[in-house]
This record gives sequence, structure tokens and C-alpha cells, in this order.
Amino acid sequence: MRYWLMKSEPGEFSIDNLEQRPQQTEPWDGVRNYQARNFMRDAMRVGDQAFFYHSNCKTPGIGGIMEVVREGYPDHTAFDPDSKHFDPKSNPEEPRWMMVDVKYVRHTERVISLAELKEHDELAGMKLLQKGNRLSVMPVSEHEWFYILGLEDHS
DNA sequence: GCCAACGTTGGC
DNA sequence: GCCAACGTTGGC
Repeated sequence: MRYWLMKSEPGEFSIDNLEQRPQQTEPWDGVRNYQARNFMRDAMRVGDQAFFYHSNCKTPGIGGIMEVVREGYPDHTAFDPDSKHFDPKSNPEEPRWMMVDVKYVRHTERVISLAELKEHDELAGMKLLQKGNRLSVMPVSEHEWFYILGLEDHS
């Protein structure tokens, strides 16, 4: 089992939205970065766990946990001219972009903010914290995963 | 293949 | 709203 962190702007799609979806499941569409795509296409497996990270908002940070329930398949929003994620260079015969389906597991007991993550030396190696990192889908090590979960009931 | 210009991300 | 960092595009 692997661990991941996936970013979304809560104004677009939040952990609350995921919880309210039918089956509490949603395709993680709209990723238009090759490295992030490769993680979803090549490495994510059913049963993997992921932090739901809220980005570009008042308090960026981890707001919940989700699980991969469907492995990489073509992101059809790239084919749709009306979609804001439309990419004319992708087509159903040769899809350029991939997505996975994720399912709500739970909210974290509180938002574990980016600022807080930065305070912990044990997490200094996290991809999320590297300067200039803009990946929206990235791996989290098992050690980082459980260390972060251990922060949950502190304040 | 180089690289300047441009668009996007995302914290602050 | 600002802007640093980064990825992509396209002329050459």
C-alpha cells in the first residue's frame, strides 16, 4: 500500500464536497501535469490512501483522508471543449491525461496546516515542502504518513 | 536543441 | 492582489 497527497482548491472541490458525493466517490479529473499524471497512471493502486490537501485558500493544509477505488483511466474532461480542462491535443484514441477515482474515508480531526507541517523537522523531506514545488499529486512516505496522523490530536 | 515569452500555481 | 517558481510553447 502506498500513500499520497492530492491538492484541490476548496473553492473548486473540497473534502466536504467529496463526503457529499454519491458513494462518496469522485474522479480526480483536471490534472494537467505530466509528473502528477504519471503517478496516477503508473503507481496508484486500489486501496492506496491519500491526504486531501486544500490549496490556495485561507489556511492551506490537510483536511481529510481518502482512498483510491479505481486505478488510472483516461480523463474524459480533456475531450470536452466545454470543460475548463479541455485539451485539444488529447483524444479518446490516444488520451493524454489520466485520473483515478477516490473515495472519502474521513475528515482529519482538524486541519493540519501547511504552517504546522513546516514546523516539524521529521517532515522536512516532504515533497510538499520543497521550494517551488507545484505538484498536485505526490507520494508521501509511510513514515511521513504516520507522523502526520500522529499530529492530529495535538493542537 | 536553445531559450525567451508566457501562463499557471499557490503561499502570503 | 502580488509575485516567485515552475512548466510549456514556439520561433529560430
